[in-house]
Amino acid sequence: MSKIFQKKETRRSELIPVITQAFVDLGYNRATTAELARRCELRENELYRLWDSKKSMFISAIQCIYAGTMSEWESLAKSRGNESLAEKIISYQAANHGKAGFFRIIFAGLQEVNDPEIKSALREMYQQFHSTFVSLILEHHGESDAKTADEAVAEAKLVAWALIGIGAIADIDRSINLTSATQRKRLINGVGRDLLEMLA
Amino acid sequence: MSKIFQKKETRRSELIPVITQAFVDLGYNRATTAELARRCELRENELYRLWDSKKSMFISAIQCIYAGTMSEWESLAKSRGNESLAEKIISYQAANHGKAGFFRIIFAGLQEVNDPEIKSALREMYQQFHSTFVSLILEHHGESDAKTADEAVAEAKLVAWALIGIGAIADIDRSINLTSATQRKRLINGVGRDLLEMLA
DNA sequence: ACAAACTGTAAGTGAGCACTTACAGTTTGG
DNA sequence: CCAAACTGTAAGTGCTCACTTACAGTTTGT
Repeated sequence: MSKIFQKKETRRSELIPVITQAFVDLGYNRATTAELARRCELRENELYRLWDSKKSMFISAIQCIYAGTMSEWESLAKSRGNESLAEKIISYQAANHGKAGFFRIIFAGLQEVNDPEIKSALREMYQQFHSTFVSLILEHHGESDAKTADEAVAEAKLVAWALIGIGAIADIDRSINLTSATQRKRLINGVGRDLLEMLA
Repeated sequence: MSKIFQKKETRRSELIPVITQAFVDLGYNRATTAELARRCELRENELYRLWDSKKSMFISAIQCIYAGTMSEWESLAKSRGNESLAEKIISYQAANHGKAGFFRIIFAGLQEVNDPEIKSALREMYQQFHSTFVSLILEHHGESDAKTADEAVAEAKLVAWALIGIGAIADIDRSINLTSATQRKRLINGVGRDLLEMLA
């Protein structure tokens, strides 16, 4: 009994990355259940034996994106180099912009469906992501600073949102080929680093 | 004959704001033709006598958003105050974030439909918007500067994208109630102004 | 070995959607 | 004053989508 259940979980965890990529590529509506099944190389009803609705597949995808990004950052933290982790992440994002599809899935979740469950899943992910970023920014600046801790935190919060905004626009840029890959890289690296230093 | 055609144009221009608002509120798919007709207080086939497809309604909406934003900015330019226009716009956006729905329609156009015509309409709008912003930033800094004109333009372009990114994240923030209106205001006003000064 | 649980394949179902047709009533130009 | 063009109302069409059912073949625990 428990073995069967485990097997189900195993299958789910094998398929989640495929499903996530489909949502990232296509958004919510265009990622039809038929297309998801095709990419997973099985039939629609087999998907429905693992998830009870498309919505729950999407929520799994949101969690997958979050977990994936976090584990990438953790391995960056272990990598050597005398930069702070925040700097490493900015460089990494500049080099791999949009790979994770972080923002595209947000847009999909926000605009295409108007579901309270999905909104709160997104909100939770975004807030965790943001607060991680805030810690990274504070860490980057070290303990000793002219201003009080409270002020520093408040400023870091704004900077964190701004950095997320840069990521968002870089993603938009990429998906409509607005500028070029090099310019996008300069945007993230240049403005991103300036923002990081900007605790005026 | 020409009078009839004019009348049709008049009706279109009366309805476009309504349709635009529907796309801003709901995105592309959730703004069904039935819903558009309902908001316009007429029947679906009457809409189809004015536009030949939902897609062309959407493209009209994109142009409506662009034109509306531009005319708002023009009236800001005429308003008094010793700030630069760029500063006025930032203050204005901070006060009325998301009203125009600039970003939401972008997301809708990008994710929900994958149509070359829509993508190029969006690209065009975005590029015009961006280049207007670049001029504003350069204007804000005045002619005399330590660096060459080319360098200044290159930096201004990055800053313009960054400002657009801030707007995007403020819009996301608002639509999932991530933080608060005051914090959003501080984000745009605070980081926006810092970015404006940031031609390192 | 055998029943219970799982997996694969195929075919549907009902709802919602963009878009159309038919037709009666109204306006308009000559 | 009448024909041509326009407006309003209602009903439909064909398609796609999320989700389901039916059923035959395969594992699995005991």
